[in-house]
Amino acid sequence: MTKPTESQDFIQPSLNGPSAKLEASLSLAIHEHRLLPGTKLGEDELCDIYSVSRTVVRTALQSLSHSQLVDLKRNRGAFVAQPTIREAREVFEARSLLEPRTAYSAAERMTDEALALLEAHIAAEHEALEAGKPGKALRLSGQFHVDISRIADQSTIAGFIERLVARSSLIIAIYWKRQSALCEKHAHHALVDAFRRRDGSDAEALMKSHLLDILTALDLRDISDPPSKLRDVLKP
Amino acid sequence: MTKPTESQDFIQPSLNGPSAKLEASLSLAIHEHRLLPGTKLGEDELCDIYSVSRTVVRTALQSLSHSQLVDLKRNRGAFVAQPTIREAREVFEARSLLEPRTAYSAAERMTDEALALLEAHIAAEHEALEAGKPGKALRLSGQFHVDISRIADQSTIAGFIERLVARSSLIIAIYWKRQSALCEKHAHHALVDAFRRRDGSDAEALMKSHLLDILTALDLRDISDPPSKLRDVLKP
DNA sequence: GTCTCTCAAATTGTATACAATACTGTGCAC
DNA sequence: GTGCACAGTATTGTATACAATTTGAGAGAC
Repeated sequence: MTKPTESQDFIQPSLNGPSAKLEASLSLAIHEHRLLPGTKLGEDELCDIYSVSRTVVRTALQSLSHSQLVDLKRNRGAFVAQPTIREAREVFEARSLLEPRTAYSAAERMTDEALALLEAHIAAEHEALEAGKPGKALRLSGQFHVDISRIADQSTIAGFIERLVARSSLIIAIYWKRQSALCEKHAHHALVDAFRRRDGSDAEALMKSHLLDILTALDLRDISDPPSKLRDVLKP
Repeated sequence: MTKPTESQDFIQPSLNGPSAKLEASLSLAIHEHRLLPGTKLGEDELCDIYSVSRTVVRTALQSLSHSQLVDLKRNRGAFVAQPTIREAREVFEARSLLEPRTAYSAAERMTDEALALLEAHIAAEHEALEAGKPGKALRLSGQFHVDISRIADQSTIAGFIERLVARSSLIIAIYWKRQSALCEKHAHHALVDAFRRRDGSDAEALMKSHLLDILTALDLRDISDPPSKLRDVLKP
């Protein structure tokens, strides 16, 4: 079984080397909402900040583009991605298709070690919150989901979930409407409890409702059409 | 609704430009089994063949690596990917999780136009077979699945399916054990029939059994463990 | 004949230079 | 005052040069 560890890179870097390091650093910043959607990532600026050549920057940006964290616009540059409302809905639909099943599998495959790691994970999340690091807490919150998918030991689906969680981070940055911390904290505890009991059905149901809960915290109302003409609006 | 057309690139190229062209060309060759798993893709050789600089080649190879069609091995080069037996199982498991649901959605969203395109697609597939182009038929066979996912109009999941179909092409190149053409030909007809009737449940069930049929045509037997020691085997 | 070591060539990783495109500010016309 | 055109600069796309790593062949030792 693949052991989830916090030291594991959040998004699998392309390969070792300076570009992988840069990619990991940018990925982390995006996940922690230090880099917000729409932010322009200029090549020369990144070269300056990280003291690497443009070659390295471009490789990292391309890789981030494939992770869908960054949009590359030809001849215009790279920008932290901005998922639309439609995409937000799709992402959570895909998550609700994949993750409950994955939670079920994880419960069936659960070991004491994996359980301890999930628990340590939740503790780290709370710690980050108390230390006034909401960005880190947010990232860890998403990582919890990725860890579950890795425990389920189906790497293809885990890869998809990883991608969906990454995309979710961007969606949350744009559309989150709650004041409180991201994932309702009892939800992760309840999941771990189901895992402790190796109760797949319970885990599946909990994951489903947990995802629904996240979805309801997003403001995905259709933006109403702008008025056709100012005259129409402003006319007495 | 996104209209599936055969002229659409099989794998979404990174962006326009020479690297995107090269990527599409290599992707096509891989899908048509003209480039087989394990094949080394040397940078200079590709530069020669396609008359582009190494920059373009490297960009295309990186993108193909993200599509999981190519493995980049640091300091060693790029190789057409070779999925393991385990990965093969995972890919089809993921497909059986996603595609039946997608077929259901496609049936519900079916239009006469989309239906005509699917029918044209099957015709092109048969045509390729009769013209003695099994590689093209194979590619079109996989593309049929991608087209269905696009009709379902959930682009996030369609993206995943596209990736799974790409990976399947490699798996089939390695593990296919049937003599005949790839997808049993009646299966696609039956699916189109269900779509014509807008019968989601039937489409879902047919897709499920179709995928199971493909899976059974793959030789995914565990390779038996090699003997621990030659002495153990050879001792009289 | 086989194995090991060395060296040169091949290949990949990366930096830098040049080419192409987009952006912004200024000046001019209305 | 506003809008448009142009020029200069910034930025991205791509080619090429240089650096680092790998591979394979040949020679020598056993």
